[in-house]
Amino acid sequence: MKAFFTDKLLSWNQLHNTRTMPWKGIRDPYRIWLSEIILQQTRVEQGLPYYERFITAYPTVKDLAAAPDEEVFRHWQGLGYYARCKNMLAAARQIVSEFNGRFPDTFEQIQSLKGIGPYTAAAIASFAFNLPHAVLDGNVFRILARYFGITTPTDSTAGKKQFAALAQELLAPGQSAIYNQAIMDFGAVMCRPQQPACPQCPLAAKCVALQQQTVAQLPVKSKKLVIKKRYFYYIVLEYKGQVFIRKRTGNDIWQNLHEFILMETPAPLDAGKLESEPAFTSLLQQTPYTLDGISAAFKQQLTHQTIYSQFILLTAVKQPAITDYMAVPRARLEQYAFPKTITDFLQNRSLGLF
DNA sequence: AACACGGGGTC
DNA sequence: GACCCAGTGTT
Repeated sequence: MKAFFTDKLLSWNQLHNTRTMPWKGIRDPYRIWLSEIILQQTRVEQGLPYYERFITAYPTVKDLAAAPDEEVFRHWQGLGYYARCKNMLAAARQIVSEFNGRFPDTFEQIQSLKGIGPYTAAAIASFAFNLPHAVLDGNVFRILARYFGITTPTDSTAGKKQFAALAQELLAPGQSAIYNQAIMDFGAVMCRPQQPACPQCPLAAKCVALQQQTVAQLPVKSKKLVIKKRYFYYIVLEYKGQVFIRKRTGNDIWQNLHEFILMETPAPLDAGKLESEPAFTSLLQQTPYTLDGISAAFKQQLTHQTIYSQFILLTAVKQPAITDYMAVPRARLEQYAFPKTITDFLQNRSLGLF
């Protein structure tokens, strides 16, 4: 599984990666360092002009170390996270004073510089010196969380440790620079936060999240209340004046309340295409029906979840073979408890809205 | 372990 | 409006 991952990633990089950036492939630790500081929590497109400006103004680390603070901050203006600028300047002067103007070439020494943490140290160590340190940035967290189906929060201590160890295991021996560059490019181009290119992904065959349909839910971050979105499609199936419902049980919301035939999907569905969904057809197998209508979308906000519901009105042509649900006369529905979403729906329907 | 730190792009 | 971006330093 791990060899597959690394092999596919490297071959994708070789065959399909067309991403170019001024600092890519170079060995000059000063330029690599500068690019990495600028790119912390910053998009490449946003940082690019700043990188060009800094390289032009300060071609070497000695130039930067000798520059007046105000001038350097002026160059940084508009980029944000200004502590980066302050630390960068301090590091430049550290390099001059402690390392005689020569960029340090061990991981520990690199990380001892101000503004350089584990990520930036690994990036410089690998790109400039091909040292075997795997980078762990937002891209790597996302790719590994999805590919291995890891739900450990990436912003927890345990998560950082777990992902760091895994990233290190996956690092291609002797190819640290190329591998680290490849995995970050892959995250930016293929395994994007939104709308990842799963159909074209060379890792798709073994991607746990893709198989489990949890790609959009990964990676998990613990900070802030994560409000999960869920998409319910309720099939209001009627036959001879009776409606199929069941009582909700189990470890989930709305325990002991009733509901119609539920089809939950991991993502919103085009209700018009519902009849071609495998889950829908398998649910209604051998139940001839007529489609009477589809309701508008209902939204309900719970503490930790947002529930989006839509109701599909069907009339069975013959006795349906639906298990786990009971047939209740429409007039008796008022004897059962339903979640607000469903009572809203029933209210609307009684008003003739559907 | 939790929080502050910026501006911009995307959906 | 929420999320995220080639994270790090401070409390």
